[in-house]
Amino acid sequence: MSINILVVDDEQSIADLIEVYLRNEGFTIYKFYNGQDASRCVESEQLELAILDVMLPDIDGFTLCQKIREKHKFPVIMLTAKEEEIDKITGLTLGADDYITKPFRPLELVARVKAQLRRFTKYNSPEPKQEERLIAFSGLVLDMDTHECTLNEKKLSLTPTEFSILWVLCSNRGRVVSSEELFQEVWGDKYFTNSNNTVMVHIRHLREKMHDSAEHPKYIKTIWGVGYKIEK
Amino acid sequence: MSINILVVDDEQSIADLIEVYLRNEGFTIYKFYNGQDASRCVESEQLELAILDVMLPDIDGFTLCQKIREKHKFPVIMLTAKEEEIDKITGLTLGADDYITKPFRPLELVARVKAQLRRFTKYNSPEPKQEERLIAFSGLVLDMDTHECTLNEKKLSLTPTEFSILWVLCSNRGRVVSSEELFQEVWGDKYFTNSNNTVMVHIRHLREKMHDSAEHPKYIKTIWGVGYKIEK
DNA sequence: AGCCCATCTTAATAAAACCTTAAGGTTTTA
DNA sequence: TAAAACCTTAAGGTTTTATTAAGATGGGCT
Repeated sequence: MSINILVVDDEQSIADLIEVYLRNEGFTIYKFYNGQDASRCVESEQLELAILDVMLPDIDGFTLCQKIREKHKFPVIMLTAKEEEIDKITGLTLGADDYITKPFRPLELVARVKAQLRRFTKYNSPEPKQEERLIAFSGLVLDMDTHECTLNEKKLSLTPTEFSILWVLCSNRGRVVSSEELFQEVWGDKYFTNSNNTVMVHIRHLREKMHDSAEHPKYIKTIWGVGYKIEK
Repeated sequence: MSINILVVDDEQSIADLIEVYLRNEGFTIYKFYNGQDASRCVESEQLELAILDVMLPDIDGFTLCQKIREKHKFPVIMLTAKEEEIDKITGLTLGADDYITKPFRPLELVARVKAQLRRFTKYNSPEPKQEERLIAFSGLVLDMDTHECTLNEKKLSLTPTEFSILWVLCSNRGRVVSSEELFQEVWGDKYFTNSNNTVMVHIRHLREKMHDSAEHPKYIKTIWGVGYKIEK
């Protein structure tokens, strides 16, 4: 399924901003302007991460954070205005995993969210690798650990090969990847007999599952004579 | 190999303070009390990071920041007084990487500087500079990675051969390239059969896509008896 | 083991996109 | 004015990619 993130901030503009940016990365957002509603959401939904403002009209962020910690292990990121610096230590020791002061760059927030998700999923898998294990951008989410893929919050069931190909394309998003390169990356084979046809067939299947087409590609584009490409 | 940091603040005491602390960490500091001098420094020196005050007597920090972003990727940290908070978002979206309000604790500044440098070098270290993969000059942009070509912000869709020819012409811009040379570079063939006609046809197509003409060439000029040339 | 199922590969064919050729026209040079 | 160099055009050939379906593989299950 998709990756669910809770966002709580009484400043609507900020909550909305966060929502836009994270949704753009393909995450599913549960957004609330107060602690009560958020608290209810924590119990009803299966969450992967929470972003909490410290200052809330009803319940404050710390309390909410503690409440989450009683039952869940997913990462919590706290938001705070600069002036509240004093409380930093308190917040962190109360179980928050990261801490962002306002104002923040949206992209930095996105980066931190991904970092936490990475860290969290890594926690549950014994693989001690440093490389990226989660790719999320423009509605696409690829999770190396669970081998799951989500497109616009809808799960795609991909075969291993399909997943690998999409992974390679996505981790090189914005640049053309040739069939040869794809073949090497996915099959690890240098001596590929003339049958990069295989790659093509898998691309075809991928496009099908993504409701994409070769003529009017929304995701996987063909660059004639060069290779395939996914836009940033 | 020292790490060069630009510091700009019209309040001399602050600039000096920053200098002391950062120098103490082993950084090399380029310190200025106005935007003009700083601007000049950006062009002449190889910088790793910049700390800019928002309020400067001549050029303001945001403008300077933008100017840096046009040509450089190193991190920029903005300094501002509390009262100027309103502009925060503006400043952040204009490309700054971090934001510190005055008054600040020097050690926090040092920490942030290090954080930015870490982030920056981390992003840049895995990909060491290779050969040119992007050519951009006078309205023309050729990107080898995306295989895209843009002319005056309008995308041209070129075939592989056309792209190659234009690439060769552009990477030799300012100098005449003969058909033979073009043929060798693009086709990699030494024994090119009697007619460079093929090259000519491709040039023709290129000119067409560039809305160029042989009679009044804006881009690809014919140097009679020698070859083709693109102006710098 | 033997069968089923999902997946992968191969192969054959179709459809694009692209490249080359050649023929005739135009401009430049001597 | 003729020869040489260049330009234009379009048809036919080639290469690359897409599609499809059938055969191969291999793991899981009875």
